[in-house]
Amino acid sequence: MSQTPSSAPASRGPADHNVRDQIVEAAGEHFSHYGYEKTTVSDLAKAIGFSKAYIYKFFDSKQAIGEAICAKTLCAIVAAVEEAVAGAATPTEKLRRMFKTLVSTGVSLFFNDRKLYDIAAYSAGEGWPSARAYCERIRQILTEIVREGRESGEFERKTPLDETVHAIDLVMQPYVNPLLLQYNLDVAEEAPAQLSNLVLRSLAP
Amino acid sequence: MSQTPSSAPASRGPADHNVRDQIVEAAGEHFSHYGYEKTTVSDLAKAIGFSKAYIYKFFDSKQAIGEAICAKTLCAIVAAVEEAVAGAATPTEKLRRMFKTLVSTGVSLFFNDRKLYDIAAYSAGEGWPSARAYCERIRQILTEIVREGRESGEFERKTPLDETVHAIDLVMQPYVNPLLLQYNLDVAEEAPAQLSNLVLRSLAP
DNA sequence: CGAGTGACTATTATGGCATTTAGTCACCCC
DNA sequence: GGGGTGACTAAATGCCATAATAGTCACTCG
Repeated sequence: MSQTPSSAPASRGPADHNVRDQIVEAAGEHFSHYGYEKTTVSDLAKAIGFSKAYIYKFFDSKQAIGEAICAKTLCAIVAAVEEAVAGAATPTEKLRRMFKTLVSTGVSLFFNDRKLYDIAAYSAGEGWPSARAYCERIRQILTEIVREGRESGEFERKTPLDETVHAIDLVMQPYVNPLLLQYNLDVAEEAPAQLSNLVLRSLAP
Repeated sequence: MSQTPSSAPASRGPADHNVRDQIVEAAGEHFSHYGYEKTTVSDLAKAIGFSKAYIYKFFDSKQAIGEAICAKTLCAIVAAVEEAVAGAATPTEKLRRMFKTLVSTGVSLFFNDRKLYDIAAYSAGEGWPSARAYCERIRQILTEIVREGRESGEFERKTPLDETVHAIDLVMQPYVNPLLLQYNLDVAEEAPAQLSNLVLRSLAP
């Protein structure tokens, strides 16, 4: 609907700087408490004891700050998924845990940190780089699992890898993408198990 | 968000009556041209040459009229699907055509009759009976295909029928439900084929 | 020179008031 | 008596002036 920043990370000044971190921290708290819209850039400035103008030495726009927070939020989901996957023995189990953790973490974010969830959903809707990177990362994890399963002979190898991964990605998308997940909350409890089973059946050698 | 008519069709007076049909016809045209919100009940009354009050002898509310139009729209999709399925020889082919037709009809509605599409999406979001019935019907068609495939030995029979059908239904949902489909337009071209393949692999005996 | 800012503008949100609209009801009249 | 309606109300909606906000820039001061 509005301008789509195709890929620019939209940040300025030194990439690692004390003040930049302060801004991100303050933004994290304010966005989480009051939401993205109700937080003004002046609020953030006041919180860290600088002027609003100084914030713009570090970020291109308010949206850029939003993206930073969004990226942090989505990274937390990825981390949870990675941990769950790492703790599984077989590719089959990895896929199950991946799907389950993805959904439960997302749902939990929805109910426990709704304001941050809304930013993530908005970000997904607008195709912000943070959301794109997240989807891309999920897909990578999925690819790794499928590859491993193929190598160990647990999964079939006839279908081209790309095609397999892409199809599973399409199946997961409604639960990965925060914009879509919120419309699927009513089946979020059962979907991971049901769909994991279906996907695993399709992966049988 | 608002009141959810759990199952009442919300209509009054004689079920088949000339004037009722006139109302539905006028509503179809007006909603399609100007949209649901921009059409007033008085507009419809004027269009058929009666007073607004008389309309309420046939419909409980404006929403009830919306539901009638919505049901008509969704029935057209179902009809297209049924026709496509009927023209296929094998259950495999039926499933492919079902998915493909479902998506292409939905997408076509989105681009060619956006105003009616919006009503359908809203209806799905609010859980109107018309939308529920539509989803239920799609599920029935799917069940029939899977059952037939099992009987002919084309599909596996180990997994409980309900479970199989439910899982496939979950896969299709993002493309069946107008509320969700509009967020998946970017993959609507490829998804039916990719997902049909995945589902069929999962159905292999 | 570079960390930091007040003062400014163009755009966007807000809030309160006038208008519309959904829905009802008593009533008409063929 | 049943097909049909004008007049009415409460709630929703649109509208517009006003206030708030994102973002910039020339500037200061150490």
